[in-house]
Amino acid sequence: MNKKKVSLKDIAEKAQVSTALVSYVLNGKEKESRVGHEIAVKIKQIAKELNYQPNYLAKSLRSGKTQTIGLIIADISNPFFANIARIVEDEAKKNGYTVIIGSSDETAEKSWDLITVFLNRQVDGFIIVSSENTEEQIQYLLERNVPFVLLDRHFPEIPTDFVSLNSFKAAYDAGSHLVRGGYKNIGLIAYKSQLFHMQERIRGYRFSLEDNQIPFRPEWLKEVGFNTIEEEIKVGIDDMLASGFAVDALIFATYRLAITGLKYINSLGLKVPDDLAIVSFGQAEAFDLYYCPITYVLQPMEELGKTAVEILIQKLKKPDSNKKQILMEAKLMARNSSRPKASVF
Amino acid sequence: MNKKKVSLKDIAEKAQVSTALVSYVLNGKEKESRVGHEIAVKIKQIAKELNYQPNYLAKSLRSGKTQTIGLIIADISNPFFANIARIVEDEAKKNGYTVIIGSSDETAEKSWDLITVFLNRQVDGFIIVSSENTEEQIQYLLERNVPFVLLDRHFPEIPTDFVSLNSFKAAYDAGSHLVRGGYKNIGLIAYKSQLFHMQERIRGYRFSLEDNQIPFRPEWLKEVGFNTIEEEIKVGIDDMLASGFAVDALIFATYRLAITGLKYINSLGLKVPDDLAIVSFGQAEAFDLYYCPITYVLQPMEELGKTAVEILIQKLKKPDSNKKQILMEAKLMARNSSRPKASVF
DNA sequence: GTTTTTTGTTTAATCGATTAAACATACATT
DNA sequence: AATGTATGTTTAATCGATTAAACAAAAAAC
Repeated sequence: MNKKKVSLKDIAEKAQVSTALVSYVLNGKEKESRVGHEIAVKIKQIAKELNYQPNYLAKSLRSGKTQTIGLIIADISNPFFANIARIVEDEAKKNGYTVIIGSSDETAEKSWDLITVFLNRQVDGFIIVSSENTEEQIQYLLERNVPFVLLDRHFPEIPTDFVSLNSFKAAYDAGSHLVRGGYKNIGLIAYKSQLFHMQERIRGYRFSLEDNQIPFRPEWLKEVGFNTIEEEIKVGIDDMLASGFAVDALIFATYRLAITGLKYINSLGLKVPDDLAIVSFGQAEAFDLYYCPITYVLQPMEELGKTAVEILIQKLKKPDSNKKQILMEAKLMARNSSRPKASVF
Repeated sequence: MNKKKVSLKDIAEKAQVSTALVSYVLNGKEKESRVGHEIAVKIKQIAKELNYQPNYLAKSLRSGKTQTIGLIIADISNPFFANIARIVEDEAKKNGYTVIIGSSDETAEKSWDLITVFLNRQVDGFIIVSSENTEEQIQYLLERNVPFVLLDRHFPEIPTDFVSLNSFKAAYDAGSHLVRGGYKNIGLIAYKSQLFHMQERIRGYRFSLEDNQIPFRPEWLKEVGFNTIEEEIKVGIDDMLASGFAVDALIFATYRLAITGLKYINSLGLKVPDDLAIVSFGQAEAFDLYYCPITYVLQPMEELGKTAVEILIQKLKKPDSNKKQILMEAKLMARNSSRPKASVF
């Protein structure tokens, strides 16, 4: 990068004034700082001539504000998070902020790394999709008074701002929908995770059975590890099908679980929904394209992302405002993969 | 962010030495700067105690290096770019760099915006997936001597570093594969774009026909606008099928085109591959999950992304090294959607 | 016992901007 | 004429680190 950048000083020299005046003029403070009109015009002209671009590092160092938001998600290559990232990017840009994105791979270590790196880079605040066992990280941010908003997941026992989904309700709706369609043996494949939103999905599912007088059977619930989903899903599905109470419908607690599960279901030659009805969380092109369009829980992504940014920016302006805690409602999009059983009619 | 950050000065005061010593010690320059051993130990200890984290803004302002890479892609919510972004993120992190991502939506304006914003933020270099009509932006970067590498797309007439795909060969292979399978009327749906990689895909497709003595028919080639793909693809496919030489096979030049096209093909009730064989660029879960797995052109994403980062970092170290221009080969992954016509056997 | 060298540490400029405070005129008021 | 008030501009400190150069004291050389 030669052709050295023009600085305030360069303009000042050319205009034969001090850098202070240049700074005032270029920041629109001519009035307050009562800069002479002719000089102001001259400065503006020279700035344009030299195509002056302020150095944000210097600005930030001085002001303590970088106009940068750190976004921590599980994995940018996962469409769900990529979607969110895009929404956050756009909304942040509208407000003059730039976003740095980091993928935690659902691990607490990487999440710590990212928080540290981002803090060193002086981000003004964070939007975080929390991984398991990151409570201490959240506490750390709270203690240090770093502005942040949790997105999609939150810790009910820690008082923070957050925007997430009413997972209980969403799962409850998914289960009830299947029951109404005449399905009796309904399974759930979720992640083995203590994260609240995952536990809520499980709880919602179980409540939907309970409320419909369907006794829950342990073999209907499979919790798979993040790093072993392929194998565990296979075993899990085999198990669910082999059981004395073989499932006739299956709920997937996330998009990735569904994709992996469906591949296996395809390979088994099972027909959806006749052999097995399907409902999944998260939307995706793959669901539309499937031979039998997949019923899914539509999360209000746009709203989730936008609101998170809004709350954060609000917080950056007024650090001591009240905590905003928002649970948004999902909407069940019924498609063919969970159509009512023929026998019902 | 109260609990004010600890700075070099804080450590210096506590250790009763000047900031210079602290800086030397914490940067591992004890030896060169012959700092007293006891003092060094003391400084390190205090730094740890106070959990000192250097301020990168200050560091960067001084050094002129931000250890930040600007990545400009078309859209982070597109799985293809999300994938690349993840690879770039990881590779950059390995080398101590942070990535800022921006989505251009294939427009020259947004691309300019991003370049300007990122330059103001003093990124050390760029990795760019160029949009149409951004040649002047590339020239600008060249003139200003800003290090950058083009990824996935390049301008043959501008001498830059780049890493992209041999699109001609990939498209030629796709076409030849279909011809070998007994398909005679092969269509291509591409973007209406002067971008080289797109033109190369078209050229490769046409050459594959030509080389196999299949006379090309204009109605087999549809070029659709970025912002109107839904409608144009519908019309295009209708047109191709209505033609006197109705297509029996279709190549999609990108992932997004394929997804959109397949939805429409589904809605028409066409059976793949019996009614219409399919080959597409770009891989995706949706292709695996489709009732008839889609044949696709496998791009070496990992290599593309990694190499781009490597070249850029190399360039950052040695700004005047020779331009690296790399064309990688794709691999056709034959699946059921393009299985040889029954009549062939 | 000087002079030189080595060792250890501080000083101060610098990166590029912002901004309170000081300074210098011109103009108005009494 | 003396004082007060606008108006316009500069000075210099500051943000947090880096680093060449200056300095001081101890050790080695002659």
